Amino acid sequence: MAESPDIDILARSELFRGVPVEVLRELHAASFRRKFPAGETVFQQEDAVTTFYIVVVGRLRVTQTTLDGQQIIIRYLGPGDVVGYAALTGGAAHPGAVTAVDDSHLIGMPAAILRETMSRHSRIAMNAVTLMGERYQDLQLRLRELATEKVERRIAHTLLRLSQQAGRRTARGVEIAFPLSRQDLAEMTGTTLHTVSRTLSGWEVKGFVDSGRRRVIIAKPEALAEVAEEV
Amino acid sequence: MAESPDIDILARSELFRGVPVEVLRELHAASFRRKFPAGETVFQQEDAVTTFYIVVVGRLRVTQTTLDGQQIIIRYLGPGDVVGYAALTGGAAHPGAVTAVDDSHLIGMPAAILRETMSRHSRIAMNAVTLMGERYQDLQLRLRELATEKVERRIAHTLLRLSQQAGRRTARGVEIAFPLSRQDLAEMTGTTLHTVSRTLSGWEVKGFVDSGRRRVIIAKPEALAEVAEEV
DNA sequence: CACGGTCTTTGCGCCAACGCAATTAACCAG
DNA sequence: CTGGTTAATTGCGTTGGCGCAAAGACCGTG
Repeated sequence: MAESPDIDILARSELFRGVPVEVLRELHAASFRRKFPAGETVFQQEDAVTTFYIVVVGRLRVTQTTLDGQQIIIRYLGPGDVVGYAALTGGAAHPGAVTAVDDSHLIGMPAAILRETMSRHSRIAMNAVTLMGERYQDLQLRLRELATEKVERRIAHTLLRLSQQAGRRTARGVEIAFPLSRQDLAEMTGTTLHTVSRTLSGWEVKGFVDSGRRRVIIAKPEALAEVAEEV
Repeated sequence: MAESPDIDILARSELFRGVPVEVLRELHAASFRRKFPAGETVFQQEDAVTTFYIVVVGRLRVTQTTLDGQQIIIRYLGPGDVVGYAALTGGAAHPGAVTAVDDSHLIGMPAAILRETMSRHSRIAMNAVTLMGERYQDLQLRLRELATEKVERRIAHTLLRLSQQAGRRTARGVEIAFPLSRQDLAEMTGTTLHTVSRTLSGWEVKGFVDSGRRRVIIAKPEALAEVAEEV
């Protein structure tokens, strides 16, 4: 109880849920804190996997870039999330880049120590399997959306999903609580910033959303849900 | 060595690699064999997770279907692959359906026993994490392709990938060793069977491929690779 | 070997979304 | 307050790929 606050944070993360305190203490002893101001990069695509992080506060973006510079956003990470899942799977290089989009605090530790601890305490490994399963399902869903839905619906789905994981109630509706540009939305939905801009403008007129520079407020979630689900 | 052949098969699968023989024997005791003729379904989407399988021989297709009947193919499974990863992650329902596309033999066992054994032997859990990580990366790649590439390149990439995992050298080129219709390719690449048909016809003329009813032979893999990579 | 079902091919018209370009708006630093 | 930078909007022409439809090829079966 009167434990270091970092141990509490670890204990509440999905990866370390249900893990005995003494094991957490052990991990904590090897860990450190690190701040990443908005815009700073945690690691680049193809970087060697040396360190593993858990988000304490803030928001980060995972991207993947092609040889010819095209970029897509794989997902956003928030408090409690694992940063650099390759450290879990034993991968040698990071398959994507991670950048802070808001000032963030992370708890870090050497990847080797995590792997070693995980192999001695199957509860961590079991949690890791569950966690990877959830992320896998997320991607399945997005793949299906991308393959079968038109742009407008994809944007609606994406906004609703973001509002689930980072929504903040305000007087004008649910606000996505981190900077989110048209370009970002385009990279999440497989379209261009132009099309996103046009779509949001359309919704703005209808009063569904209230958006500005790197900011989106969903005024009528129900209306957006209807766009997302209509046949 | 003079072990049951099924134990050998388990030992060679990615999930059970490096697991002590006595553990495999234990699992084997709870397992059974089952045949699925081509076309038969192993489980449906949303089915409760009760049984877990490893492919011995054959080929199966994992699909996901939307409410309005749109379908996409998530992946194909072959010898050594895990069928029903939800049994690993502890999921309650299968997120996709699995159907045999060729006559297949599977080794099955109760999901609960697998989970229990996995939690006692972290090597299995570690393997499961690695395995899920690989599948996750596959999806990341496909998501990126779908989001950034034109149809022709996506089809080329898909065929090349299929030839990696199920290619068979023949006099006329590398043949995809299981029935694969235009519709199937469309569901893998997020397009329509019409567009796939037109694309293959085009390649046929150029001599890149040699395709027929539910059959594709890649005559010039290098040419296809060029289509896939050209800027 | 003829029949019905399942795939595949191909023509044609159409439109959602892209790509380009130019303008306007918002933010920041000094 | 000003100048510079980054983000957003919007108009316009183009087009890749969809959707529909009809015909042809292939296959298993009785």
